[in-house]
Amino acid sequence: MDERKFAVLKAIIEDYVTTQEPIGSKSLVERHSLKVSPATVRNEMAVLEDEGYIVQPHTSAGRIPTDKGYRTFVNRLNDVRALSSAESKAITQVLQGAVDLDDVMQKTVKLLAQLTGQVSVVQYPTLSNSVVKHIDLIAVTESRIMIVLVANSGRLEQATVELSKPLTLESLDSLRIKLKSTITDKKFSEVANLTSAFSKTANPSEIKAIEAIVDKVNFLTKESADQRVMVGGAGNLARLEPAFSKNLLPVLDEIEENVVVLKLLGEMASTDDIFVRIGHENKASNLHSASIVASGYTSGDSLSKLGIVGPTRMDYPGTMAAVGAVARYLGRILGNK
Amino acid sequence: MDERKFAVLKAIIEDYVTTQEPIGSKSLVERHSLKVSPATVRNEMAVLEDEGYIVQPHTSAGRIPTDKGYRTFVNRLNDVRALSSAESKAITQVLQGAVDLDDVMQKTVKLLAQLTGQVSVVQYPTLSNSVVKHIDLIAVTESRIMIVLVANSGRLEQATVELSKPLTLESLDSLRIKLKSTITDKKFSEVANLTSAFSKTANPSEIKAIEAIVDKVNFLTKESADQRVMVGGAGNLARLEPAFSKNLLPVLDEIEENVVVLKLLGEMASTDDIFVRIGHENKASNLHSASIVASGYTSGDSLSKLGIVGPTRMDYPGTMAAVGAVARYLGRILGNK
DNA sequence: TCTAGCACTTAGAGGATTTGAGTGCTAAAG
DNA sequence: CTTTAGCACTCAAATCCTCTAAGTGCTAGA
Repeated sequence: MDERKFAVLKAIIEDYVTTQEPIGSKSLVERHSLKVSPATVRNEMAVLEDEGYIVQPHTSAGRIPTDKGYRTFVNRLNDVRALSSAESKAITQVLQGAVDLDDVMQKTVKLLAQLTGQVSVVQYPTLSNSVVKHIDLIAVTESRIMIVLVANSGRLEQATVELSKPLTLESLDSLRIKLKSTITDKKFSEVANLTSAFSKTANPSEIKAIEAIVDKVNFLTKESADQRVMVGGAGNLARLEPAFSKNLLPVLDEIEENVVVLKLLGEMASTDDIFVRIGHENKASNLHSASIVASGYTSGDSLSKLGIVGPTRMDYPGTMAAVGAVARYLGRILGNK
Repeated sequence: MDERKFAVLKAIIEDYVTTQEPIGSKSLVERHSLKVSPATVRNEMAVLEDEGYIVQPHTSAGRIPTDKGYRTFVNRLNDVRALSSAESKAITQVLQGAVDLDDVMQKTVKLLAQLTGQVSVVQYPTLSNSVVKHIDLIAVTESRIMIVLVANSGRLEQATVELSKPLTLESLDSLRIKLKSTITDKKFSEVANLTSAFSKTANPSEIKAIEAIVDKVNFLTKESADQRVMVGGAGNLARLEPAFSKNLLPVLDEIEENVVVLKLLGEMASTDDIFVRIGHENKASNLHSASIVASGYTSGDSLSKLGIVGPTRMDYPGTMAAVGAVARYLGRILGNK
């Protein structure tokens, strides 16, 4: 695509994103300093339409960008816009103030929602490469054992087990010690193997209880246990066009189920580039009028994802910059400080 | 108010809630088996309007209920409707499946949102009366200490402390042991007092680090630390009338900040009755077109709150039943099983 | 290759008109 | 004294019509 055509496409997209109305040749020339006449622009637009970058909602209306139009626009944005210093200052300040992992996640998700004005999603740091830093068993009541497990990434997992028959404190102690020495500093993925023989050597009356506990520990360290995400800025939905929020509704329901999002994010970003899926590029048909901007972030040695969901008509440069910046800062806060 | 007037009011409310349109005398008589003519109903309506229970958006339109109308309606609902068996079965099933406290909360909030179709809010069990069941210090890295604190209610608090100068493992061990013996089985509210002298006896080079850790422990056990809530069903916002979601928007933003809600819930339910605030009964002017239905739930010996926020035009009987049932089941799951 | 000019299209704004649901009042019936 | 039938009146919203303005494509000249 030649330079001038792209300039026209770009101008159309920029105007459409702000005004949300079809853009005509005349107003385009006025607002942007294209140094040609409306007639020329019209010719270019006709070609762009033929090639599928823009469409007319009806004859006698201006043009609006198609998914393909947005896509080529985004592809040419190789240099991601830098955030304003006020913005990046805000990011650091907010994230610095967080006290624990949950807090960091919550602040991040909110930040992202505010910066972009969209619904934001942040995945908790994955723990597949995590190492057990600490494990403890706590008898909350006689028959109710709480398991606390800390990963080197700072992530903490907990679960409670309800025992049908209580364990003696001694047995619990010995199990704790055994667990501790066996799996501390081991990778999560190895835990299940290491603990498989545990119940064999036990006193028969306690086998069931021990098995229950070990099972839970294995569950906590299983890959699937890290499937947690946090969603924020759902209030932004109300700000968006009703048409869009209606489409997005089922998605949001599912988002709260944590399932869809993980798939979504999983498909995307495997490095820490910024990935964009526009409209029909999304497989889920609910999302055909939505775009996703996502990025990976690293904390320690694990790679997780974060991003936003919004209408295709969004400010891509700005959103991409925000997502990228937040991902970068988050990695810094979590991992390497 | 006499019996027939109330019947009319009730009919108006029920119809208005489902149709969302002003209700006229004729359609009222048709749909409900009031055994009088439209003209009679009209007379009753005129009186009800005089007394402020209903209003006409304009002459020649039907009537809609006022806050006062809803209020008297709700007041007369002394017997809260029972949930259908399918519903109560769903509640138990969903909540049974939860693995830890976070999970219970998440499931609860979602359940409430689905049952009522509104935005739901659940406060974590408060810990003011909680007792420290377990405390641990974990060195995630040399200078980064994670504090893990478990309450008898099953609630777990964590925080990390960044030390400017690392502690030796021995010092950390001794601090851990000291902390453990001092505050285990003590109430959260006493912790700050008990730990105040800790740094005095310490090796001068370590005072700072120890103070930082102790401070954090105190912070975790402070009253304000239990101010956590979980919000769900924000997607339902999109389902509601745009007018309403617009009004609610600022509230939702704040809800995500956890502040407003706590106040809101705090004002309400101090027992486990079901409380309803309708429209202008809410102090916050953002909420003048919203109603809140809330209830307390007990877990162990602490009382916390949960509820929903929606438009004044909502199905009060159904919503109240749902909120009540969820509160009851949640208490059962958390506390007494 | 660009641009000026022009005839053509059409969604949406604005205005007038109609419709219909709903009311209040009066007077008769129960 | 209460209820109801009848009727004139009101007014928001639906319908219809006209007109406008933004936009287009095409042609012919620069």
